Amino acid sequence: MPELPEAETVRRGLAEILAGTKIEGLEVFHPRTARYQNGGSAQLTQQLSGAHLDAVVRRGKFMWTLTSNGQALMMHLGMSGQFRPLAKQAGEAPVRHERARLYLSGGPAQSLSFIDQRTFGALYLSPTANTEDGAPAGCGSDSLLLPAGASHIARDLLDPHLDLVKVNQRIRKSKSPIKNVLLNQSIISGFGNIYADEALFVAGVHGARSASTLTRQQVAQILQAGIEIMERSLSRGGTSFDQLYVDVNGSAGTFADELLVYGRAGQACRECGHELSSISLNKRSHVYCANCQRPSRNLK
DNA sequence: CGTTAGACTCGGGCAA
DNA sequence: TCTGCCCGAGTCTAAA
Repeated sequence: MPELPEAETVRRGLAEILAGTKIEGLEVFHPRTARYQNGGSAQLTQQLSGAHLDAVVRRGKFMWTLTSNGQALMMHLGMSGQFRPLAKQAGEAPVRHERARLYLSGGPAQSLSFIDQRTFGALYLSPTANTEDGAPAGCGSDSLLLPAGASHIARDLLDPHLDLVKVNQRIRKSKSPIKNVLLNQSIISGFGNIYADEALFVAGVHGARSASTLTRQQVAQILQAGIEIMERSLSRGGTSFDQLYVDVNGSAGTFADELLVYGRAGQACRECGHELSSISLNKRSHVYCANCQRPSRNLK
């Protein structure tokens, strides 16, 4: 599922395909893909046609490119979104699950298909404003222009302008389970269910523990683990469990075989051999080792 | 304001 | 073999 490493892998591929190109046309095959767009598919098509595209930028799981009409084209993968340059001609029937298609000039690809089985992904235009901290809005460009559609998204763990000290404090102000806080994209962005579970395991912290009961050092360990795991995953193209996540070339990431807890409930802990447990937190599964991650106190 | 539950979607997996 | 229910992902919206 696309979390930060997967989104960054896609961003790098998209940057080569989109940066510096002109959108000659656009087709939207499924209205849900444009559900966040004012005026829906028709307005998205009308406003994007003829637009020139800048670099592809990412903050957390949110991606966008600045357009020559002064807005940002938001591109979110949701849980199953894929961008593929399939060299389609205008009017050609959509492939299975193809929700939208851009026609491009001035770049290496003549078309770019957005394929999204579950339709949690989205394409829409958003106005922009300079970042409040005066630093670049995200990874991929030096521009300060941050889309309104991503203004509620915190900087992510691979962002050099992230203030780790402030994030640490913010996390410890919450009484919610630490796992839920890690998934809150307005506090720290980029985590999804996979990397949150992995980081908590490495730090030896049970996900149900109230964030406010953790020490500064424990939270720092969780964040540091998140950085290292996401960097390692990124170097392997991310995590693919099924064909729902692939890069722009259709290739799967290979990090799944390095996962320590996610998807391994009932199997042996790779650290101590104890059988891994699973509980539900906020309707999301949390896999952990009851021996390495103590619910009340961290003894590791 | 912080927090939580519900809604959305659909194919794989499993139960009946 | 066929039917049908449940699960799970990320994010937005509504609500207490």
